[in-house]
Amino acid sequence: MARPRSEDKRNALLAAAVQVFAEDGISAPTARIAKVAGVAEGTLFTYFSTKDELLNQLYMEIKRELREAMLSTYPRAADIKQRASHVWREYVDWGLVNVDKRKVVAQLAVSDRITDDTRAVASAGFAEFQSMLQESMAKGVLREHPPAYVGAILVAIAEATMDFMLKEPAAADQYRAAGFEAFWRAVASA
Amino acid sequence: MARPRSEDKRNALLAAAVQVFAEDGISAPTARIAKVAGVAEGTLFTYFSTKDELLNQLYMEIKRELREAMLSTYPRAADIKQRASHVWREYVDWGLVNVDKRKVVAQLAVSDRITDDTRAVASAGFAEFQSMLQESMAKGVLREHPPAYVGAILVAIAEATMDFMLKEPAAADQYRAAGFEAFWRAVASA
Amino acid sequence: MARPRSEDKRNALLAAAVQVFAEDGISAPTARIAKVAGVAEGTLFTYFSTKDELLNQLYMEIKRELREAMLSTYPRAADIKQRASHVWREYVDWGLVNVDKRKVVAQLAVSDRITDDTRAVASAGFAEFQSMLQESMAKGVLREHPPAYVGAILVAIAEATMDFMLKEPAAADQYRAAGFEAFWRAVASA
Amino acid sequence: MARPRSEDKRNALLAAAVQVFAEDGISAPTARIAKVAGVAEGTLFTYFSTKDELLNQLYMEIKRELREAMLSTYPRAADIKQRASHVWREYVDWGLVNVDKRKVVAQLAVSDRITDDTRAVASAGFAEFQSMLQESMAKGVLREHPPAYVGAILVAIAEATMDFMLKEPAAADQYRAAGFEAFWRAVASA
DNA sequence: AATGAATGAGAATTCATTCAT
DNA sequence: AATGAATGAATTCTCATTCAT
Repeated sequence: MARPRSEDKRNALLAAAVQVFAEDGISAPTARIAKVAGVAEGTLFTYFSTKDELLNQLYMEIKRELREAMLSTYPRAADIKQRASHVWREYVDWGLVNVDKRKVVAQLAVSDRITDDTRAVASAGFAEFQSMLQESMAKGVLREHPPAYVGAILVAIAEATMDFMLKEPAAADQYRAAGFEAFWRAVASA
Repeated sequence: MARPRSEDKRNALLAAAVQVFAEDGISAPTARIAKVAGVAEGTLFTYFSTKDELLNQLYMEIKRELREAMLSTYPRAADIKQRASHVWREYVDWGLVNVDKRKVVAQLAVSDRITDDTRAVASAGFAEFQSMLQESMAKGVLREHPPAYVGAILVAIAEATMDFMLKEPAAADQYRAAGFEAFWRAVASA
Repeated sequence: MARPRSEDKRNALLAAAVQVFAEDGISAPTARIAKVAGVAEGTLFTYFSTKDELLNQLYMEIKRELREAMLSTYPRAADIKQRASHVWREYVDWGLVNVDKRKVVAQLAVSDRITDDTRAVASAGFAEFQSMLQESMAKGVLREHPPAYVGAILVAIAEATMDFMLKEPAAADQYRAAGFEAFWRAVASA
Repeated sequence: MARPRSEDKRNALLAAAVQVFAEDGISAPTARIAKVAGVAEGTLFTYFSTKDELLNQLYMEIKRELREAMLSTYPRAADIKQRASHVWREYVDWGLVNVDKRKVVAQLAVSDRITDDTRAVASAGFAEFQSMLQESMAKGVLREHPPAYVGAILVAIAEATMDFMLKEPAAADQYRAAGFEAFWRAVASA
């Protein structure tokens, strides 16, 4: 395992990977990524020992960034619906701004090149949100189901919602609001 | 006349593609598919001119089959919630039985090798279900949103639900029921 | 060796071969030829056992046709320069009319798929012209050289001449005349 | 800096291409060329992006070499016939020594894989010789024709002559001398 | 550590030829 | 005999990874 000297170069490679994978799918050649990052083909391999390593790191990195975004302004003291609404909004807005990253994660998520370990690490970061959601479900239909399931439903509805927001930007605000209402009724209603 | 092109062989190739792609991802080599289908490497190309063509045909075929499954016992006369429930159940159960096909569609859906045309044809088959769903939304939070959005939410929640049903088979029935309730509250509640 | 039933089909295949090879070179697939000829892919092989066989037959056929053209109106009784001039003109004009055949022969001639046997048979047909040429050389610089050499020079100059006639059609007549004069001086002058 | 691209390797590949193409025609596989050149199959493609590129480069290279040979000892000050004779001799002798290259150029010249650009570049190198030839024609039958035509006739007669020199090596000297005389009478006689 | 040339195992086609109909 | 699907060896080119500089 190499001890990369420059954090900048690593970031440049990850950013280039996002761009290239978004354009051409995760089967795009590493050489293209290196070129976009402005480094030599071989250099990529001192930062990521294999392409699969790059794929896995990239997956974790993007998930981490998403969590960061959701966390940055998280109103820990607010009431439950407000907190849920905050998470919803941060998630959806992050997805709209980071179209490429979202596209790439979608491909990585269904790829068998992402290991179970990576998936575990990536989802661990969202535990806090899930336990929050659990609270909200106390009286809902899903009260007996694991928090991860509610989290999955939030993500599922949010992803569907983003697709429509992107397709009809003029109605984006309505979609965002209606999507959250739908989610909230789904999981929290008495 | 020479040997006629065989529908059986075409089906064998599609079935082999499902198996191989489920195992190794859609980047698996065509040679493997031909071998599993029991035909020569070149034969695949008399049925599908390119690998992309195979991918697109496969996508449409699986979607068609799913629709077939949802349609076969569709209770046109039943009340709305029953019809929605029927669709839900057929969809979810099809996904549980056809694990490989579901896995492959998931990859195809995010791949840019599937053309817009193919996507259009594939989703056209579900128009009927969507208009049915629209009825159910008449009084819900989504009443002003397009039926396709409600369809997307159904699919989204169903997919999340299937994942948990497969992870915890013992609780499968509860998940299926709770998932539908969640969906119904999300879209139909007053 | 097959006993083809229809001479027509054989000719159609040879004509199609000329067209296809002229367009795409002699590496063009046999399937294309069959299609242009209006027969099935496999049928080609009842008329020509292999592609090489087709190539060789085609070479001989075209050479035969060229000889035919040169022979049809050959003025056996005329004086030597007139006979040589006749040969020249027939050759050059045949080449201008049969652009495709000329192009194909050019490729076949340098291909190692044409056997020595085929070459021998093809050139045998031109013996008469060569012995005629020999007469014309009696007093020329080439008087001690084999008639085949003079024949080769005629062909060489004629081919160069045709290229320019095709490039500058307006000057075609001058080229044809000047070319022959050049040839005649080359071989026949005292 | 990494290993620099090696001119030696490029030359080895071109030399190997000559050998392999002379043996088996220009349809010989690139893998054979790489092997003969002593490099990996993929390496060929770092020097020539496609097989067609190799073909075109090879064509230009051989033509350049031929011109070089004709130029190296070109007696600019000598009288016209001597200069023409020099060109003739250099050309013919180059062809006799470089049998393989001559064979390969013959195939390349009639192949449609050689682009018009390549042909233009390759023939540009011979402009000087052609303008020299033009002088020699001042009083000949071809005086009104373009110098390229005279050049083409020289080449045509020379090629025919080489064939006979190779077939009858014992008479090579006579052929070379007679061939030039024939050419000279063809184009320069009053 | 950085570079990019070198490597060689694939991968998707292609195509002459065979053979069931 | 005619048809065209079936065959599978062969071909060009790609690309992750290694390694000389």
